[in-house]
Amino acid sequence: MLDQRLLRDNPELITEQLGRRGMSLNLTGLQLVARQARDLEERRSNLQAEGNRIGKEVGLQIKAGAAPQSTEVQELRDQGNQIKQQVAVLEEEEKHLDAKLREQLLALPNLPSPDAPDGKGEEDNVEIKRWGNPRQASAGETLEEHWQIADRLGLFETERSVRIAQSRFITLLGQGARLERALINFMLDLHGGKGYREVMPPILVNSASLTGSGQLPKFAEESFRCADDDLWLTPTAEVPVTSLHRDEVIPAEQLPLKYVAYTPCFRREAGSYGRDTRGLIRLHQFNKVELYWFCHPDHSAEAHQQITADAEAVLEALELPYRKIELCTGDMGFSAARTYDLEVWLAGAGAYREISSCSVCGDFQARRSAIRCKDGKTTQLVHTLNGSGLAVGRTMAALLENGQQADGSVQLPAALVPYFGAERISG
RNA sequence: GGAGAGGUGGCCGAGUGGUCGAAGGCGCAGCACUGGAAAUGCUGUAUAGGGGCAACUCUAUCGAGGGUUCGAAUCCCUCCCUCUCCGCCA
Repeated sequence: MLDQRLLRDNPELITEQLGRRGMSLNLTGLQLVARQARDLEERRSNLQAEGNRIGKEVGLQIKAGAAPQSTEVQELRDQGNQIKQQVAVLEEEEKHLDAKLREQLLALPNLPSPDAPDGKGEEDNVEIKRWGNPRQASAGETLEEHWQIADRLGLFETERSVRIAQSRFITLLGQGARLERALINFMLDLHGGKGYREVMPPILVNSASLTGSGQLPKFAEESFRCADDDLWLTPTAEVPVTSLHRDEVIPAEQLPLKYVAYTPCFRREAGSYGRDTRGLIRLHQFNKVELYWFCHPDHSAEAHQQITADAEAVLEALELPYRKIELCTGDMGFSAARTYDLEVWLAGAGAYREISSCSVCGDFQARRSAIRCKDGKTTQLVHTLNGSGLAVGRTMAALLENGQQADGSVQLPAALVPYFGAERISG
């Protein structure tokens, strides 16, 4: 959420910066609402002050010996009642305006960082670097896609998963299930060794949590909801981990707080019909290991470089070629101020696919979630950062495609062997 | 699911209608004392919003929302949450 004061003092900055996201908005209406709300607050609190004064006066007079039923006291009572009525009217108006203001502010995305490159969409993203040697098919060789390999080796079950749930769900089996588990453990250990505290949060989250991290109110149709309760299946660990410290004031010397969370993630993937229908790339339920920082506002820029480097380290440890791109303003997510995406090479598909997204959100989520830090006397909003470290299913897809051998088996990177218990997967 | 207890400041804990944003204690910070420290003493120490250059000041907040009253932490109603016991259960 954006600062209301910014709306009052410098609305041009908001229009200008959200313009970089491709939004054209007219804030004059909202500005008017903000100003009216403030005027109303002033009038109301002045009236209340007067009411408080009268209330005290009644107490004093009675204490001083005035008869409670005397006309003087009764007159004060009448005045008090009058003020009460006026306050009630103003309060109702104010409540209405505040709700309107909040509703509209909650629907506005974060301002992009000055460092984020301008652009309209995916095509304007900026490639920062490439790592590793993408495997290409040599002459006469055909590289399979991961779902073909998995099918051949019996790593997961697609059609029976529809029986259990519906399409876009998958059942991992045998070595496939074991590999998924090995990857989760490997990633958690790797990050845990770098100062991340492991957290296993609830994966049903309430709507306040979704609002706090930015998924609500705008993206309700992207999440699964439990109709009988105020609970949703979390679309990413970012949601529960943000709310881990909701409404808290964190002593500044404890920052940064770095968490690594493994959770299943659930997304409706509305509007992606027909895309990535096979395999592990786009599922309603997938596993993800998420990195999350709460940090001092002065240090979020370095933190962003670090959290991204920590995600890259997983790819490098797994010997998976990738490229790092910076998202342009038109392609960034709702809560992000600046985002790096990591795209892993899929040898069978012959393409880079997103496997991690590392964002700095500034104080956007912290304001929605009321997470502050206290540094001596000053209390201010923290900055939050999140990054996938990594999406587990897509990691498996990359390992299968990049490690496939002529004999049909899959060679695994050395780092994974202690976790998986074998150097290769074969039928 | 059944029965009971309870939600007050960073923490403990008093407060059952009136200058209560809230005693007291702990903790923390500053100062004094000390060669230094401990102990001691004094002072200060919530959050949000509005106004003011500032000192400061106004409003709200004692789980949440509503009600009674000139006035509510205190009385009434509804809801939420926590704890204990019983039942059930991975």
